[in-house]
Amino acid sequence: MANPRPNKRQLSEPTISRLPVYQRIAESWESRGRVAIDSSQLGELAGVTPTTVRRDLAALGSFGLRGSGYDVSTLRERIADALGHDREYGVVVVGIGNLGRALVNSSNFLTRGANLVGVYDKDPSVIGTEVAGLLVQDLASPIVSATVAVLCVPPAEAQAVADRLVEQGIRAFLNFAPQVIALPPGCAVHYVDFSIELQILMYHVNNGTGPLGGGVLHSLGITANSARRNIQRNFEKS
Amino acid sequence: MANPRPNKRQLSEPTISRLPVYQRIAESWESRGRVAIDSSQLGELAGVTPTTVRRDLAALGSFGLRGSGYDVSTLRERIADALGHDREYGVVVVGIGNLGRALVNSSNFLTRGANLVGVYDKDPSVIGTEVAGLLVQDLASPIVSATVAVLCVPPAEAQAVADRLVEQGIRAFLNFAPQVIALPPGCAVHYVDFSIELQILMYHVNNGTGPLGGGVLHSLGITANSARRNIQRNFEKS
DNA sequence: GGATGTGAAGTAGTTCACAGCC
DNA sequence: GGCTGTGAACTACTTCACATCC
Repeated sequence: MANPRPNKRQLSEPTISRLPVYQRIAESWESRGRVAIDSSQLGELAGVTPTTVRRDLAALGSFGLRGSGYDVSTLRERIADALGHDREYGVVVVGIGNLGRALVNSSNFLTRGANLVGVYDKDPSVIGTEVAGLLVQDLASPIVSATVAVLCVPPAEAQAVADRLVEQGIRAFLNFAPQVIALPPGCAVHYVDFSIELQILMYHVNNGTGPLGGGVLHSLGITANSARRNIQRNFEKS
Repeated sequence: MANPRPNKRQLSEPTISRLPVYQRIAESWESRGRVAIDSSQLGELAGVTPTTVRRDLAALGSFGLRGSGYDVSTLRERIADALGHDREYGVVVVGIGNLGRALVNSSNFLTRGANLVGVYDKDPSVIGTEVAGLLVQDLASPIVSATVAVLCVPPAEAQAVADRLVEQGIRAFLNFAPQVIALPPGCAVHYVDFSIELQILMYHVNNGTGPLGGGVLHSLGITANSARRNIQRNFEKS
């Protein structure tokens, strides 16, 4: 496991999930030659309140300029530093079906230090084929050293595959299988479950209509209230 | 917009995201002939505490049997009812690249009332081809009536595409583009952002090691603390 | 002036602990 | 006896409001 950074304060989970959003905005402004952005602008583009933006960024140390906002390149650097973007790390993808193949070929997936270092499957007809420049290896063979495993296997196999990967030294998992997995202490998992996302959306479509016509849903730390407020602000303008 | 259900209490967002997990477990137990499940068992399988399970289920009305737990088929029915699984609804997928194609062909995606009713792209070389039994339509043509749109377009186009779909009557979005979108009141959006998920995982790998070896990450309403507790419980047994 | 950064207040969600019921 | 359902306590996060600083 990589050695932890020194004395960084622990960031809250919602804050962590919003930082990458701010960072993309900072990069976009930087590339368009803008020098500074303030918390209202950043909040509007990120779908959160200005106060939330300021709290999030204050947790990275005070680098805002009172009166004018945040310098976009400092902003980008601070977030990159907080998220460890200077560090390269290896990713293996296990289960090379439609989804696994789409992920490794997606330009939105492996960014900011993530390097694809191995692709695995158990199907003999897939093993040995090439995806994203790598040959698919037999899942039964030793797993290359990596930091994160992306699981795209059928749900019934997810636990067994995870167990084996933990044995082989993997400690972080991005699990696309619709299946909760148990891991020993020291391991981390995030779930991406398409069907559940649709079900949550449909709950709100069926139930969500309040007096003013319903809510915008949270995700990525963007809460219903903060997002709704921003959205309404947008549309009042037009 | 579909007429809202009558007098259902509003469920909290974390509860909503956990219900589908409980439901899958209920179905699995039912299919294996088990009659009842208690909050500890359900919590262990879902990665949350028994108290959280009881609070979540109590919000659906009291149907547990004191002394023996929850009847699995009642459990399944109550959750299906709360989530509106008796209602069929239409889904359109916009942007038929690798990801869009993988999604519509995935058995994990369109479940529980979701019906694929249209697939759209703007690329002439894709329009007219067949995916998942449907012909890809020109995004510029009228959009078929549907409840949810799945956005798999490049981030730079996401806002414009969403605007157009809102115009065409769509009110709920599952957005796979790494781009926050603004929507008018009454609309709902959920974001699925693979790159952000990896970044969050890496934050924890780099910083997460506490005295006992770090944390399990939240997602789907499974919090670090509750999951860690359950995970440790699992491993103490072995 | 105009924006940040932050105590204080407010709100939401989780966990404790136990009364109530099967 | 055992497990649910829930008031009360606690914890986490957001929002308000304003002192602070460029």
